[in-house]
Amino acid sequence: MTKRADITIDDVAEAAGVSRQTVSRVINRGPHVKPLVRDRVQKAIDSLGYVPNLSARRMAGSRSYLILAINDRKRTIENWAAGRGNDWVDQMLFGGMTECERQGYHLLFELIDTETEPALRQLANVSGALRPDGVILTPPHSDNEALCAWLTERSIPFARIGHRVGSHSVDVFMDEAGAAHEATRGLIALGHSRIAYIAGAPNYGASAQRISGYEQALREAGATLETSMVATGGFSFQAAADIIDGMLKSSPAPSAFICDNDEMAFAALHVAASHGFSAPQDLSVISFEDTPGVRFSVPPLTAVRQPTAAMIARACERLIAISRGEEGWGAFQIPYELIMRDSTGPAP
Amino acid sequence: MTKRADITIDDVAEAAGVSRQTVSRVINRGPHVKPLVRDRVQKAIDSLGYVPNLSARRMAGSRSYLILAINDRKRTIENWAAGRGNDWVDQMLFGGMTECERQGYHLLFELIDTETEPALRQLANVSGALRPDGVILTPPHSDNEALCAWLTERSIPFARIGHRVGSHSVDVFMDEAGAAHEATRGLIALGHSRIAYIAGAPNYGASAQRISGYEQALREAGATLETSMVATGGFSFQAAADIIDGMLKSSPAPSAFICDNDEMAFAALHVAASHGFSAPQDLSVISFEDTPGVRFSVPPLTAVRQPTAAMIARACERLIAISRGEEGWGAFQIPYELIMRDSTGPAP
DNA sequence: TCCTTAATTGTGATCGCTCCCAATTTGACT
DNA sequence: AGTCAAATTGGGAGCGATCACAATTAAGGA
Repeated sequence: MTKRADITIDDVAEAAGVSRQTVSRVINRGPHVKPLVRDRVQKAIDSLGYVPNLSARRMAGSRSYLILAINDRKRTIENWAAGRGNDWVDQMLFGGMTECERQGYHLLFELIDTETEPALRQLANVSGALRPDGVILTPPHSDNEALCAWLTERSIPFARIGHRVGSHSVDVFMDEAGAAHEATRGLIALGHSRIAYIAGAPNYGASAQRISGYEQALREAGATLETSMVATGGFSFQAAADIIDGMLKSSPAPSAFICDNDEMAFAALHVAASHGFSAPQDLSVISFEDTPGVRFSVPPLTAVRQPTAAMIARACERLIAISRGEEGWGAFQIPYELIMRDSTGPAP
Repeated sequence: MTKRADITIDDVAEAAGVSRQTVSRVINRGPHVKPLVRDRVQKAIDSLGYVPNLSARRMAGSRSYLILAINDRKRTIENWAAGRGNDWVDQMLFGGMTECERQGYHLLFELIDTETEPALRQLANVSGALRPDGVILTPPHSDNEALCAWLTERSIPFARIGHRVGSHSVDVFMDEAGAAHEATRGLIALGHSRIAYIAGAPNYGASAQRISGYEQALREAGATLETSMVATGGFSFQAAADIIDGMLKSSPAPSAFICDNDEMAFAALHVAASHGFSAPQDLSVISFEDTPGVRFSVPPLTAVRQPTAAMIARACERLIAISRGEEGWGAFQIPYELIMRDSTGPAP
């Protein structure tokens, strides 16, 4: 095993015949370096294969070149443990990593608890250890004012995904109400009049927005809002199945279901089949998640595709800009996509 | 915004009335600290909310408390872009993060190219910047000797997932041949005699092992091996569909398919349906992936569940042990699971 | 041509921690 | 009690970069 000393900035400086500081300027694209010198230094960097040590940069400077993405531990672990997977995490990684890499940053992913007290402690720990240049909060943490206050107090830039009220933060969200409105309107246009909405959890912020869009579309169509058509299925197959079963037994039964996630949409298809109904002939189903599996369900699900990757990418981009001292705060709406597949059709 | 100086080890030392070094010993669970002093220091740490700065630790010491997991860029990005997702990534994160967190480490996830030359450059960059205490190589990189040599040369401990030859590395794998053998034997027991194997890619190491297990099971049953029953479907729905279509048109057609991934297994179900066959009555299908979607296909797929999370967790655990100076090298076989669902049944 | 100002380069000091080694205390055993 | 070794503490150097500022060089104008 060859012993090889690591190459430092001083090695490069010596090789290029300049001072350490000049090399640093070249690395950081700083001004005040003659083009001739810059080239010479760059050549030395390349030939020596020099890579700046992030830890040292963080120690000396104010940046860590790290973005920290935070997810809810309970929900994430449950999904993993249940074999349900976390497509959301996968999407986050896609968007976040791609953007970070583009900018010479690195994305770190961590889980913290839902309850404020342990969450705060865990955030303090990971943020204290890593000193990220920015933190991305996803639901439900993006709505946690205590966490946001903690970050604000310490001047750590943060982004809130799925939140659109923020003052001194980066808010990145999609138009949940608009998507639900469009989905509902589409079903109405297909002749559906009894459209049920199966929400995830009562405290799930996006649900409220979606339901308002759903109700608005119904109102615009002159339909009456029936509370019996809106229920909460806990994001789970079984709970949703029970509810949907009840709805299909009522009369008149709904002819269309909008579900907050794929699993509940699958439940709708499944329960409908047990009643002898099949989509899209006898009923229509739209999901609000669009995980990879929906392409292979029977029939493939029509779904609102959440722009998770794009939202995280945007969040990273803004946070990195802020860490560079540029302007970055603001609210950013990312377009969603309603993907028509075969689970929706004309009302029977 | 309150200006708050960060709490350093010296603050703790002062508060506890000891030297910096003693605090360091307490943090690192070093020996040679009186229990009484240890308690006093620990109390100071807790009350001040002190968290050691990872960058500083890395600068001064030899550890970075970072484990780097590396994935193939091309395949990963393609999956993401195609909306196919990367359940594998999700699983890696699950296993890796859980274990790292348990040990006070952090997991970093990065993508590098397939070809050796750029891969080497990218590995040098990320490893130079982050100085991880260990690197996890996943297929196909786990079979790349150039990468392994590079890491060995620099004394960076690494783990190879799905590889079982390694000398100075941590090898973590599952019994691919055994799993294929068990799956095949199961089909034979159900009366199937014409069993096709749809492999992923020609250079996909696991395929070769699985096929050998598959062939062994056939041989043990006294069946003849037909080369026409083994084909490569490129992991893709369409390519696999074409191949399977051809097989089903031949006579006698296979009555069972073992596929290297879920997507190709879905293709089998789909194509079979177009021929008027449906599983499990007319044919059986087994997949070698088990992503979350298989639970909702019709019928739900019987599949070999890859212990991805467990493999990554084990790799992290071993690498962390090594970074602590303990013994860690070796080969570790992680048990797989053959999950019976409804896509397999008696031969027609 | 000389002087002022701007553009370029270089020089410690410093970030927070662990390393190595010396100083001190404690304990065990003559 | 006295000695020697072991256990416990502390002190200073240094990791590899950036920062603030000083020193140098080049450019522009009278």
